[in-house]
Amino acid sequence: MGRLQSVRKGSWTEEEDLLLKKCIEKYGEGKWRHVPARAGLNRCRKSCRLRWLNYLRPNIKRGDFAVDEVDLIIRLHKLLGNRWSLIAGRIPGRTANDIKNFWNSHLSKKVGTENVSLSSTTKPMSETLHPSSAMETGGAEESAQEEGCSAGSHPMEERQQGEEQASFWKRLLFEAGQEGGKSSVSRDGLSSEQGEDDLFVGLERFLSDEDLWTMLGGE
DNA sequence: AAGACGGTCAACCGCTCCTTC
DNA sequence: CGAAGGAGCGGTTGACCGTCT
Repeated sequence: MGRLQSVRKGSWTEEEDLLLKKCIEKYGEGKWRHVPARAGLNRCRKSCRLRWLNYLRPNIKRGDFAVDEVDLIIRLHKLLGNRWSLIAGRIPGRTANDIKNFWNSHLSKKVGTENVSLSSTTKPMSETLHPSSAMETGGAEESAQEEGCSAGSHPMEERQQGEEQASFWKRLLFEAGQEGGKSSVSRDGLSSEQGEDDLFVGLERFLSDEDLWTMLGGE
């Protein structure tokens, strides 16, 4: 105790935003532990990170969600549950917090009334859920080359990660297909009846982000 | 015109997972 | 192999704004 440096809380001022922005521009994302000191901010690292991620980061889309974005969110939520960061990773320019807020204030009611099978969302807790959260959090769309991208980025490891990722999604989709039964995934020809091969094909498209929309049944 | 109520958004807190030593 | 520290995520809360009575 004793030397609690009374870290500032509450809303951010323009000045603080500017300091943080300059700091990130200079040192890059990551290493949040050092950011407050580097930026000369009297904020905790969490606060800095959140502010950057949700507000200051370039390419952040603000304002209303487009119809297709909403649809995508609903589908992804059906598939992933409350994994906001994963969902955000699939919607360029949107942050997990944004999506979460939007869901809680708009969609939860809407979807809740339209179909109540939301509770059956898959939650692969025990799985190694690291389909690189870093990547999912939007890093994929942007400069995923942030220095602190969990260090290990050797080609070999990447491949291995990719495989793990694949099995993760594979499983996820499989479970979703089974549990939900009527989930949009299975609707698009990826039903569990088709076997894992087909599933895998869909999965690869999912991972490559090419036709996610199609895969989710958006045509 | 004033007050009450509801909705939205930004930020904080605690927990869990991952990485490093 | 186990422990400690750091980073990230999801849930929750509080403040602000707009609408209705």
